[in-house]
Order: sequence, then C-alpha cells, then structure tokens
Amino acid sequence: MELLDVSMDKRRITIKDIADSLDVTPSTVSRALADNPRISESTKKLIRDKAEELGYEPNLIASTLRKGKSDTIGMIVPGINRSFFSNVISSVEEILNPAGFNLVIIQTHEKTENERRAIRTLLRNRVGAIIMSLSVQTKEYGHLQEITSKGIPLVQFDRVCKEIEGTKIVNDNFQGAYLSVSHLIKSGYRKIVHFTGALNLNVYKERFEGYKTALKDAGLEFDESLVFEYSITRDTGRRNINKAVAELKADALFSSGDFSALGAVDTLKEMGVKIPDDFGVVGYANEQFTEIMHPSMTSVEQNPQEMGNRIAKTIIKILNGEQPDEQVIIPVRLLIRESSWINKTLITY
Amino acid sequence: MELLDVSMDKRRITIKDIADSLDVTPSTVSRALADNPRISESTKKLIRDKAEELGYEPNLIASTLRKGKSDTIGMIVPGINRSFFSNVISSVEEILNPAGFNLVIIQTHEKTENERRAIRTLLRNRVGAIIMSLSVQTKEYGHLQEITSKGIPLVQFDRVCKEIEGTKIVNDNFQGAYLSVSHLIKSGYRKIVHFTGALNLNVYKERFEGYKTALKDAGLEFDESLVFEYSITRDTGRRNINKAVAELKADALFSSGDFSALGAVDTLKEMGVKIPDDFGVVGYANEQFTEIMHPSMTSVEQNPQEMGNRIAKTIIKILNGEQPDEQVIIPVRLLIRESSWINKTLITY
DNA sequence: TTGTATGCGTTATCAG
DNA sequence: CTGATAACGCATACAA
Repeated sequence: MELLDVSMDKRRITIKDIADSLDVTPSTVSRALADNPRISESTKKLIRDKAEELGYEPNLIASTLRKGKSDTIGMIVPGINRSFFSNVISSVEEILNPAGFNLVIIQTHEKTENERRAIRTLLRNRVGAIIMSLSVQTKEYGHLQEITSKGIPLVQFDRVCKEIEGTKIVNDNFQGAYLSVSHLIKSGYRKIVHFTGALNLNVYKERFEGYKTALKDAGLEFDESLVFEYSITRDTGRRNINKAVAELKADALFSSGDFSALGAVDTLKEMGVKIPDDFGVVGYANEQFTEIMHPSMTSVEQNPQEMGNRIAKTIIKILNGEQPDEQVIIPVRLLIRESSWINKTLITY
Repeated sequence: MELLDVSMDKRRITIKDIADSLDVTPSTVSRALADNPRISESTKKLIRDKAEELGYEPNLIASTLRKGKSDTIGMIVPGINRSFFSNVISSVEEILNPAGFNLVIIQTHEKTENERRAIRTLLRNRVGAIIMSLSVQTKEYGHLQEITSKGIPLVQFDRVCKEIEGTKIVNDNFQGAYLSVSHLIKSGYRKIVHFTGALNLNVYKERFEGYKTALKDAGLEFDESLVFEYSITRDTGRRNINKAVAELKADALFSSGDFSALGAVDTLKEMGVKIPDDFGVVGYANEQFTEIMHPSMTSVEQNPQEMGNRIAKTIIKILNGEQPDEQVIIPVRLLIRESSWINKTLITY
C-alpha cells in the first residue's frame, strides 16, 4: 500500500517560487506576468509557462496593498429579491466584468444600520468604488459623506441623496407618476388614492409630486386624506385600501409600489369590488407578478437594464480619470394592462 | 474670504499616525485596537479615542495579507433573481454578518465560464471560504477541485457535485417529486407529463427519480415520451405542453420548475383547457407568483431559510476547526393550491 | 533587458 | 505592560 505524500503542504505559490525555479528575480516575474514591454518575449513565455505549471494564482490582496487601489467595486442595494434591483445588478455586471472589474454585492434589507456596516466593510477592504441605492430607513447621510471624504468614487442610483457629491443616476419618477395618474383620469376614474413610501426618499417624493401635478392639470382637486404614507408592503396595501373604498369612496389607486397595489387587489377581490370596472389600479416597478396575476396589473416599467449600463459606464469613466455626468435621468414607460382599462390590449405611453 | 485648507490630503489614517500622535509604537496601537489583554485599559481608551478622533479605518487588506486569512466569505449562485437563491442568501447573511464575517455574492447566470471566473476571483482575493451552487451548464468539476486543493473550505448547496469533498447541503428533491406526483395521482390524474432540467444536475435527476418511483408505487407505468428534458423556462414550458396535450393526451404536469409550469398554464389557457378540472399542474420552488396567479399553482416549497442557516453554521464550524457534517438533507413541503385540486383550500403534506 | 532595494499597513515574535 | 523588528506578496523607482 502506498503512502500518501504528506509532505505536500498547501502553501500557495508566489512570484518568488517562480523566480527561484527559473533563476530570475521576483521583479522580472512580476513584470513578465504584467506583460511589461521591458521584458523579452522569450522570458515572458518561460515565466508564464512556469506559472501555469506551478498553478500560480496572483495574490490580489498583496497587489492591492502595494498599488493602493483595487479593481473590486462594491454595490450596496436595499434587497436583491426585487426585480428592479436584481436586474440593475445583472446589467452592471455585464459591463464591469468583461472590463476586468469584480463586483461584490451587499444588501441592507432597508436598514440604515446595515447600510453603515456595508460601507464600513467596503471602505476597510479598500474597494475601488462604491455604487449604492439608499435604504428606506436612511434619513441621515454622514456615512455617505465618509465615502467621498476618503476619496472613494461614489455613484448613487435610484434612491439617492442629492446633497452628497458624485454622480446620481435616477429614474424619471415624476413622469412615471404623472403618466399613471393621467391615464387613470382619462380612463374615467376620479377619486384616486395614492400609496406612498416614506417621503424622505426622493423616489417617493417625486412620484407624489407627479400625482399631485397630474390631478391639478386635469382640474381635479388634491385631497390629503387620499394619501397613505408608509404604505408600500402587501400587508399595508391590504389594510389601507379598505378605508379608502368604504369611507372615502375612492374609485382608483395609484400605488408607488407593486406589492402594496397587490395587497389592495387582494382586499378589493374579497370585498367584491370589480377591477377595472368599479376600481382602477396602477402599481409601480413592473414586478414579475404584475403581468401574471389576474387581472394583470398596470404598472410603471423602469429601465433597469439602461440604468445598469449608465452606472457601469460612469464607474469606468471615473476610474479612467474622466469627468462623469453629475446627474442622469432614465425615462420610464407606463405598461397599461387589465387593472386600469376596459380594453384589454397592452398600450404603452 | 477664507481660503480652503488645500493641505488636507486624502491619505488614509494608519496605525502609525495614531502611534505618532500619542507617542507610543505601532505595535501598542495594533494590540490596543485588537483588545489584547496585555495592554492596560487606560492606554486602550486613549488609543481608541484617538482612532475615533482621526477617523481611522483599519486596512483589512494589509491585515489579511499579514494574517494570511480573511473573514470574507464568497458565495457563488446561478442567479439572485430567483426566490430560492435570494432567500438562501439572506438567511446566510443573517447569521454570518453578526458573527463578524462579510459575505460577497457573485452570480454565474448559469454559465460554467462565469463560474470559473468567480472562483478565480475569490481565490485570488484569498477569501476565507466559498459557498456555492452549480450552474446548469457545468458538467466538469476541475474548478471546484482547485478550491479544495488550495485548502479553502468549500460548502456546496442545492446543486452539488457529490465527487468533490466537503459539506453538501441539499433539498430532499426525491421526496418533493414523490409527494407531488403521488398527490396528482390521488387527485385522479393518470397521464402525468414531467418537465425536467438538464439531468446532469443532481436536483433534476433526483426529482426525476421521485417522479418515476411515485408512478411505480401507484401501479402506473412509466412512459418515456412524457418526459421533456431541458424544459425549465417559461418559453419551453409554453411549447412543450402543446405536444403533451394534443398528441399524448396527458392530463397533468409535474414540472421541476415553476417557470416552465407557468408557461404550460399560459398555453393551456389559450387552448381552453380547464385547470384543474381537465388538467392538473404542480410546479417546483414556490416562486412568489405561484400563489398570486390564477388559478394559484401547487408547488414544492423548499426551505431556503433553513438551508441558509445550515450553510452559515457549517461555515462557522469549519472556520473554528470543528468537523462539519458531510451531508445535510433539508425536508420540503408540498403546497397544494388550486391548480391541482378541486377543493380549493390549502393543504400541506 | 534584467536586477536591487524599498515600502504598502498590519501583526507576530522576541525582547525588555 | 510596551517596544523593536521582521515578514506577508507584490510592484515600482532607480541602477546597471
């Protein structure tokens, strides 16, 4: 019976190992592997082959420490289980990976405390840049300030703090809301409830503005009692719509989120209210289920693909020392489905 | 008008800066910040305060290089936009973060090439451990071998390669399939189609086995022509069900994925086939939409929460030098909904 | 074209 | 209890 070779230890191969086995110096190896033109092609080949043979893996930790810069980009999002964020992430990866950057993703689950922790982690790991979208809970921005004050490039997207310097890439929330509410009005609905998230967040504030302006432009008066704040979960949607219909005699809903709109639909069905005949519903974000549910739900489609593109390109620009845009606004589309329109064909504004 | 302090450069504060400003040595500062018992409480406080005052952030890159070990854990998944994976991730975070580890997530989008890249990235960044679930495309496992041969702890979950050493945490796929098919049979369906993913993946193979065994135990014969491989997208589901119903006179579907089951429902509705009266449908994974769609869809609920728990605990065990389990099997539940049962109440097996 | 020397920021070992 | 020194692996300024 053969003995196992216990002398094989797991110490990783380094540049020095390659240098020793080839009787050159570590600097030569380092340069060869970096494809430095000052090294002859012949020794480059020699070194690359030996590196391959020994199973060498560069130690990016050492390299980052030495260079003072890393090609890892940190991305902080509220949650990866929402189609918008998950699609933005994929789109960012699509550009950043081929360009030689690595993306690491951290979620905050909408908690400011987690957001702070995430930033701390990324700063301590000396990432090359940070991409982020604020959590609902965040009302104070000292931790964002830390990023820029340490000289780390910051790109904010979707949920942003305008007061912090750096590029902000946002959706046209005002337009999304304006289109939605105008559409409801054109469809004949008159008493339109609005579900909104915490109004400290730009996205909800802007959608709220769009809602108000659309009412005004149509000559309808704004009624404060029709607005429900902190109402973006399925559960709050379920509860709040009850009051809206029973007491306030509302005949439509524009919700700043699909989940709360879904909750409203749950309750409306239970109450026997007919959608869209008696009540119109428009959600926001075009979650996967909006198209699948019955009746299918009208919703505002943001453009996560395009947003991811712009984010990635901005990052590359910054890291190349070029001046990026201060603000980018991505257009949205209203996808009209069964929940807000008697004619069941899909129209796009 | 005051001048801006342009002398303020953005060099990061280091341990040495703290040491100098307090007239102690870097070693003392390092120990104090690490809460080493050999340092007096008084100087600890002094040092901590100064660190705070100067806005010191430890350089984890340097620390990792020196210690040779990092407390960053890498997690590789096929995609974050599926409820199962996204829930597992959240659950892992819930345990690993409070324990002082950082999780970085990389998606492969089901491509072996991306999987290789992901592993390379993590190895080069010297992560402390790797958690992973295979991509559909992967049929060769040399890159997994690299992880273990470099001495990095590896925990595989859900889609695993049994031949690679290390803990494997899997769902009870056989049981999920067996319950599903038995339920369909008990409900009176007889000719049951099976949609499966690539059979090189353990998950699909095991579900296929469960399907066959359930048929056999019920005294029904297995018919090869009722099985459709590479059929787990909505689109393939749409196409394949057509043949199954029109030519093969099938009266039910057990699909290894919810998306393909959804596609089947799309087509069945178009064909005017009544669900569940004329045709029964059971999906797999309990995607969000299964409960929302109409009719709601029976599906196998895996337990991502529990799986995440076990993964995280295994990681901690390994990093503490304890011996982890070689294999863990997580039970599943069948959620019976409208698509497979005339009685529309929710039953759980 | 290659080698020599040095330092990135931290921590561990050995002294005192 | 604290200090001096070296080393982790790599990349670069400077020399040859």
